[in-house]
Amino acid sequence: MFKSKAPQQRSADTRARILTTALDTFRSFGLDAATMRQISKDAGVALGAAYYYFPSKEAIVRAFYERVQEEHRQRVLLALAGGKLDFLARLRAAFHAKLDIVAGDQKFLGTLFRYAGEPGHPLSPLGEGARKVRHESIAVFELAVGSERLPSDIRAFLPTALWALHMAVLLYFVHDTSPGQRRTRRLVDGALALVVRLLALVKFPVLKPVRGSLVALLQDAGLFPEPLSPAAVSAQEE
Amino acid sequence: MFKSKAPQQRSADTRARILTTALDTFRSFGLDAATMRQISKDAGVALGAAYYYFPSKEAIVRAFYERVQEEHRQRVLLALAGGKLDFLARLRAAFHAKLDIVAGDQKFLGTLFRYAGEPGHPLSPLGEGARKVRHESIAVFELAVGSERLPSDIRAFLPTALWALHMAVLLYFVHDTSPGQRRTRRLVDGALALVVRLLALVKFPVLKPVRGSLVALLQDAGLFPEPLSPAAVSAQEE
DNA sequence: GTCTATACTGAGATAGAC
DNA sequence: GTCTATCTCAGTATAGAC
Repeated sequence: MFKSKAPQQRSADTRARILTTALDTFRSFGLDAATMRQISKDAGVALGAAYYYFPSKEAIVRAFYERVQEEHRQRVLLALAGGKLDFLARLRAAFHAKLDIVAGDQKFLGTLFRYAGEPGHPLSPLGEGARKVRHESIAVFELAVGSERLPSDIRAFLPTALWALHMAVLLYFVHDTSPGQRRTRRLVDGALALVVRLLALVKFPVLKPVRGSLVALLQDAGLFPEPLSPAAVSAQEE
Repeated sequence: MFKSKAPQQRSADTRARILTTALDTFRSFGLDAATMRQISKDAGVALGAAYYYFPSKEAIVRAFYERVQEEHRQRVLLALAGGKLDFLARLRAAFHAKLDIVAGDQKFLGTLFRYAGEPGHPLSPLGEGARKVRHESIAVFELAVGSERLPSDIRAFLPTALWALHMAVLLYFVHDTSPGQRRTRRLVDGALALVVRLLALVKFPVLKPVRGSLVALLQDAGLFPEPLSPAAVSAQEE
């Protein structure tokens, strides 16, 4: 005789239910208003159960990050699959895919930036804790750049630069009160068109010295390309 | 007969003591670790007294913003006083003055960004609540630009753009672990030199169309120049 | 292993006595 | 103006039922 459901299945269900409920509540009310008590109540479990599956609220947020990141990768891969898109179209696909994913999460997304200024915090998108997911995100933009013909110095830091731009876009998105966040969409289209034009211009000899200075500046700052390990940065520090 | 000190004086003293203690504690431990209990204890008053002078912890932070802003204005005015500095030197003065002021406040400053993604929050540097102090800050960069000869479209949004750059620099500063945050200083020097070179380049006809696109993009986004009233933005929204 | 019930700690904030 | 006592409510810890 077997039980109607295996124990692990029931457990996984509970976990999933808590996560889904939590994300819904985050989306509706923001991170602070969504208390663990409210989440567990809505999920139909006791407070302790929520903490059994997620050691902290922060762990749920991390699960959200990872879910978004994986979704983004999938969508971009799908969009690029035909191989028929030009450079601009590929970049647009990457940016708009991200916006599609987070479309309903304006309020919640705002809290993504909450920890941006706290390097040590595990949820800081710029900190150590998020290095892995950040690299995965940068890798998606690298996919979008693809085999586009570009000067090697530009190619080296472009994916990270695009990731940074996309972060800025998300910040704008969070503040965008236009219906359906249409302004953010327009901003993306305008900005990416400009990026592509600038990348074309940057090949001309007139701009060579400026380009060199820019690349040197970013490298000196340790910003681009994002180092794979923290040691790479520390080593540069005087 | 008079008391040795007028009551208002004593009150002002207490207020100042609480504020100073609070800022010290914020600086040393960050915003969260600095509890109102700890602050009032260190200031030698009861918890209730702290709340008598500052309706909330947030009010103390706002007082910090205002203090930094006023200090920045003073220092930049002083630096520009002779009228002998060239464009680059003036920009450098403005940026470095800010860094001098916040030199010891890395940890605390990080929390400035905490509310950046929450438009409605009174402490969000990008939100309504900070509009006044933000404009004052932009005005300081306008002082630094001074009467430099620039195309009118560039002139219109340059102060806001410099303010945005300075915010980015502060974000970098918060993450900068190099001794004395020397890397941030180098970044500022490099970035401003580049800005000045680009502003010189931008006059050439080759770049005219790109410049036009950029300005149009920023204006469409409602970002530059920063509107004096929120109505100006809403009106643009479709 | 999964989950409930309940209690604990410490935060910001407030009320009212003095 | 200032203090003490208290409130509310967050995350957290844990004992033990199943």
